[in-house]
Amino acid sequence: MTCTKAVPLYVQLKEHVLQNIRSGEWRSGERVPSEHELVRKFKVSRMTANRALRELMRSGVLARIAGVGTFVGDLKAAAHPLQIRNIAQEIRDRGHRHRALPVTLERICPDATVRSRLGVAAQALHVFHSLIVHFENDVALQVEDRFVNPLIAPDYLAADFTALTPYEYLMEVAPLQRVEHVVRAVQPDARIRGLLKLRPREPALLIERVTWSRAVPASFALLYHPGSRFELRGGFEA
Amino acid sequence: MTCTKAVPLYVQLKEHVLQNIRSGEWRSGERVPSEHELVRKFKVSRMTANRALRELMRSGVLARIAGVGTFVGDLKAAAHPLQIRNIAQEIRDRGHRHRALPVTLERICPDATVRSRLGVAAQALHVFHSLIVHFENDVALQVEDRFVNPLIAPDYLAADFTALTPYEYLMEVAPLQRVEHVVRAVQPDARIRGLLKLRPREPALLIERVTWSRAVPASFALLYHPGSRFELRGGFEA
DNA sequence: AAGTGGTCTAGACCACTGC
DNA sequence: CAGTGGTCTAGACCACTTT
Repeated sequence: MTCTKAVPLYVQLKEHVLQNIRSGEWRSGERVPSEHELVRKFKVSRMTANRALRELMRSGVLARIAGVGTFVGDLKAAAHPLQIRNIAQEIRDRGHRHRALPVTLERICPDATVRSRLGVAAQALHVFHSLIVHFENDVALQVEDRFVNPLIAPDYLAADFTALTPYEYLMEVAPLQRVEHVVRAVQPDARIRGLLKLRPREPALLIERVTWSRAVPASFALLYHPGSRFELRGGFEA
Repeated sequence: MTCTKAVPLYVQLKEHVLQNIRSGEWRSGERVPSEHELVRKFKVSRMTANRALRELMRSGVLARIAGVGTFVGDLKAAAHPLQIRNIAQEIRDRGHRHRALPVTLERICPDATVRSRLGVAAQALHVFHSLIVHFENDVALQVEDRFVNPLIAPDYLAADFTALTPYEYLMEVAPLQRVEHVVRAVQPDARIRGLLKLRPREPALLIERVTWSRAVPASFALLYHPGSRFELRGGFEA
């Protein structure tokens, strides 16, 4: 029994295939059920089965050959190349000291950009806004400019962000269901440059991240990192 | 022979939309015809129109809002780090023209950095080196500075990289088994800046990528992208 | 001949937005 | 309310590969 989700059938089919691949049941190069087999087994129309397999092919999970069949692709979809990280945990994992400096914690009227990212309608009067600098051994490593949907975290302004990162706080009050991020190289404005103590021409790595909870955007964050002291790592195994 | 392939209807619809965007007829943010309008105009079924618009949305060309309409998206170049797709395919999926300009193709003695990334011992006398500029509609989008293990691709220097990207070439000669990448924001040197036509203070997004084949590092690539025209997108669902 | 994927149709119901 | 996109069905024809 699912909680009033109404998950589309083709998504359920994709999940079924992914589960069998993740569990190791279907290995790389092996054949997966044909469209007709999925139709019989799950009582769906062929168009629905076709869409599920076609989208998994476009994602690189499956390979299809007309007249032959559908096969598990070379790269197992196990790893996320850009992982969701908690900056504080990241720093502590390196054996270093993390410190958070809250600069701003307020309720604001969102501009058009924030509204569109959070998917809040124009009648939404306010969202929460926090700006926090994260230090690794007293060297600034991240400026976290975050906007939070008050429907998801109504008590956000009362939290103590010297003890808990916004990420940790949000993970407690709302289950994380979906993440989208965009990574760019930018020259930030003077304020961010000052907080990060950037050298004159030093660029910043900007991660824009939207997290979703219960099918609703919960938070929109702009994460600025000094180009000379920060990198994102990722990888895949076949 | 010029393949007299029957172009699928949904591909024709995608081309029609892309043509109108390319020509400037439909600008960023403007509304495009609804599915029903396409059905009437082109005498196709709604599923066919739906597929065309849906795939263009997945490529980032269009943005759709249920109950409102379909709109031309931001034309910023985006890559999906989840799939290791090559730059040429990314560009073609956006309906744009890809062109590769090989600048350098040579055999070199690797320096310490390249040796360590490729895991070749000091006695390795040489590796292959290529430097290629990739253009999207004649605008430079990537400088690909690549070092290749000659044990994996002994005929690398003989390939025609105006017709095939190094990625595509390597995928043919060696099965991809593992990928590692590091993403950074940098101020590249004058040579790279010139090739990418970067503005004075514009930073670059650098992806360092090592690919492995048969438990051996096959290739080490430095991929430079203009900060103002390129972004990495990613995400996952729980 | 049987099975596969690639494409396409002509309907349908739903939730949502704007008027 | 009419319009939009999101999903789904139960058929269909085709080109192709394998047996």
